Amino acid sequence: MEPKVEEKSGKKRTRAAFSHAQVYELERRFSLQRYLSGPERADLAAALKLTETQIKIWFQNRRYKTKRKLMAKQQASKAPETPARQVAVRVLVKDDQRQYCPEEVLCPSLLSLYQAYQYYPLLYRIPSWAPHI
Amino acid sequence: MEPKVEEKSGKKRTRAAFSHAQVYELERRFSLQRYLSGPERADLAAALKLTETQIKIWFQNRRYKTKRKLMAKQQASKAPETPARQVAVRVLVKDDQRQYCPEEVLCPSLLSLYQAYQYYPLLYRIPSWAPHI
DNA sequence: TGAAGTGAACGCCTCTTGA
DNA sequence: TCAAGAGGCGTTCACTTCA
Repeated sequence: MEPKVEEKSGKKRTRAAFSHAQVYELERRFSLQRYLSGPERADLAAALKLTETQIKIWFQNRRYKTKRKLMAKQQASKAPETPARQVAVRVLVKDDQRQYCPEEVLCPSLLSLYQAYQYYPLLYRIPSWAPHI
Repeated sequence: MEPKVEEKSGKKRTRAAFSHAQVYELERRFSLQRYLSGPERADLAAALKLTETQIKIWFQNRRYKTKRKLMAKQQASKAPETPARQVAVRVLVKDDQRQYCPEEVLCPSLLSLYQAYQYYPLLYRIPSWAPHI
């Protein structure tokens, strides 16, 4: 990506529907990897005649979509015995605070941790870890 | 804000130091209000000859800086009983494929994830973790 | 001169919107 | 419907300081 210094005055909002072929390729890539590195993104952008930003946003939206779907599913299956997760998170918070997450001192909730680390997909996996607190 | 559709080829990241006057005004405004509305931001941008994005980012960074300072202070006054440790990425990775991230099955190795994405500092901590597996 | 500090830029996540 | 807007969070890296 580049430094975006210029902002145009055109307050237009254009929704550029992607072509079938573009979406197909995007989906194919997404099925292989949920995240793209810079170079990968650049290549894909060139190949699909889209901007890197568009690629980035597409993957971002795609991840979010997947996640929401997943959450909805969980919600539906409603296992009411889910307490383990908070526990696991606590550990992360505790161990971590002096390094990366002192913020948690202020808001030691699962939600806040999730938000603070939202962009570490690895954390999504915490839930099934718990026993070792 | 505007759609940033154009991406140039210049892969440089430029840091545009703001002038004293600009920073002074930014700080003055910040002391009055930590957040700017859209119109306020637009006005300020025009007045300071900066882009709205620059204003937005400046305020964002300024808020975060304040917050970090606060957290550091809190941290300092805290009993240093917790030897911050690199957290259980291994376990996290290993366990959860079934609950939240079924698609992770397709994205198997830790290494590939690391290579694909250098933005997850948590991965750096893997080595020093070990105790509870 | 190189380690520490600074801060704009960047990417990610979340939620929302409008063509 | 879904790409894009917008704001928050945390990290990166170009650049400056200073011992």
